[in-house]
Amino acid sequence: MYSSAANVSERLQQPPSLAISTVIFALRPSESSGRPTLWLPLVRRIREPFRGLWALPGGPLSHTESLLDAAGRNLQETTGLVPKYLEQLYAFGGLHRSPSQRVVSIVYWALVQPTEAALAEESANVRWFRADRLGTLAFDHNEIVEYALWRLRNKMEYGSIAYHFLGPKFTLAQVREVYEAVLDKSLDPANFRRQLKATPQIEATDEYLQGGKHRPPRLYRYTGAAAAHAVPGQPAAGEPALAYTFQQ
Amino acid sequence: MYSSAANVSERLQQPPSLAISTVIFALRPSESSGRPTLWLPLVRRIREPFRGLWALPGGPLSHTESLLDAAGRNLQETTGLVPKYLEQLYAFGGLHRSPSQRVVSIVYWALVQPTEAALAEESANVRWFRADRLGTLAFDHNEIVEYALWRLRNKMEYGSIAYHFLGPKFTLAQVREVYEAVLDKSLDPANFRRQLKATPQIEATDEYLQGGKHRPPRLYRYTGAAAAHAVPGQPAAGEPALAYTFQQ
DNA sequence: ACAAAAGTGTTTTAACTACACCCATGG
DNA sequence: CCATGGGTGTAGTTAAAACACTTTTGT
Repeated sequence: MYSSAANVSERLQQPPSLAISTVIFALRPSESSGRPTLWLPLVRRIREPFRGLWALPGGPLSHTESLLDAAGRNLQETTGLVPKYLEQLYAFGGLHRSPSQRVVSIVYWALVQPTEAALAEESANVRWFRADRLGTLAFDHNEIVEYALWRLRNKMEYGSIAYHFLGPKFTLAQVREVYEAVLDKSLDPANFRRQLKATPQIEATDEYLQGGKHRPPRLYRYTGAAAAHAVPGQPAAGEPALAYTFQQ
Repeated sequence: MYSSAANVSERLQQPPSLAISTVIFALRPSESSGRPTLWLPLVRRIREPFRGLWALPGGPLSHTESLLDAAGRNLQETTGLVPKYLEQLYAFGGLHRSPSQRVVSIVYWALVQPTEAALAEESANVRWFRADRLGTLAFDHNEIVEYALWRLRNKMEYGSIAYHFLGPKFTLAQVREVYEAVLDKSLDPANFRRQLKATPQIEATDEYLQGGKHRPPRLYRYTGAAAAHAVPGQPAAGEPALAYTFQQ
């Protein structure tokens, strides 16, 4: 049934191969200003095509795991990170994304906390880059990151997404810094704090952040859209549970 | 190299197969009230699994076409429709979507005009259904339609999507009817018309719709987010060109 | 002339912006 | 006591909701 010749034509007729990739965002202090900025980890390709170039972490889809599980596992394997937020971004299936074979990539995007991001092992083949200074990446990964950035900013503008960058307790100024870093514009502290205090999911604790140079700010807690590990999160504003959130 | 035994295990180890499906929305007059309501075409399955049940139109992904092209072609083949708007919805890749084999479906959603929708051939195996009265569909297609409805309503609320349901010229009341049908609530005609007149993409023509029972309303034209056939559309509000629009 | 939809005006309400100001803490 | 970020107050602007009203057509 499988002659050698049939084998070759079979390979040409093969359906596109399926891959999973992830765009991982974290806030890290800028080297220059020290203010938080957007970073993401990339892996260096050790094989053709695009050997030596940096690329999004990813890999093939095992036939025993869902798309989300595959993205989470892959991310864990390549960077050691466990994301607090993980959602499907888009399926990229252009004909010439990879020079050798046809590849359809289902791309996820993730948010991780800076404490986790600090733990992420950096090596010769895994390195963090500022999202606005990536250089040329392998495949169509520059466009993918651009789209992920657009989605992130979009969700940020009317959403409850910012808290996934932060730990369980945070000051309102920290939330503002997240917004300022992602949207790349400064916001009025007074008005911003009023907006946050008007959202019921943000609740004040009786703790204050000590150790700063000035008046210690109050710590707050986010009580929405968080669920146990690997359990569908509470959808925000009627959104179906296709995005998943993880406790801490 | 391919013994019969290896062949069997090979099939079990096979990567998930890839399929394309499309949720097609159109407005058609309700049988009872005559007001426009949301409808979508389904195809009856003639094979197992789920033989006899209704399902979203779809099919395999040819290796010579992009995901968008595959969705457009498939839609054309099964319903004869050429959509005015076609955008990727989501990639569904749960483990048990299909009882026999693992299938990853990349689902698109489309909007078509009622004139086109009327042309769509109905047959024993293709029929239009009201979006809110579908019954039980094959696979996870009920959930997919639910998600598509959510996305449609979401995009409608802050978007320039409604016009893709309509022809090149329309009255402001017709736009309002689109909103009312999709969002399933009535809107104040006065305020709605003011909002539309404030959007620069909607431009008045000097024509009026004749033949009505009352004062003839002015016809308007939509001048945004339309491009030549098979050419990336003008992104709305900074959105990347991952959705495609087609002239008329 | 009358019904009904097209189209306009006006008042009220809510939300956001800008910015002045007070508070608490480390140095 | 002063610099600085934390935190509050308040007037001005803008957008939307509610609804009364006028206009224009077919019958």
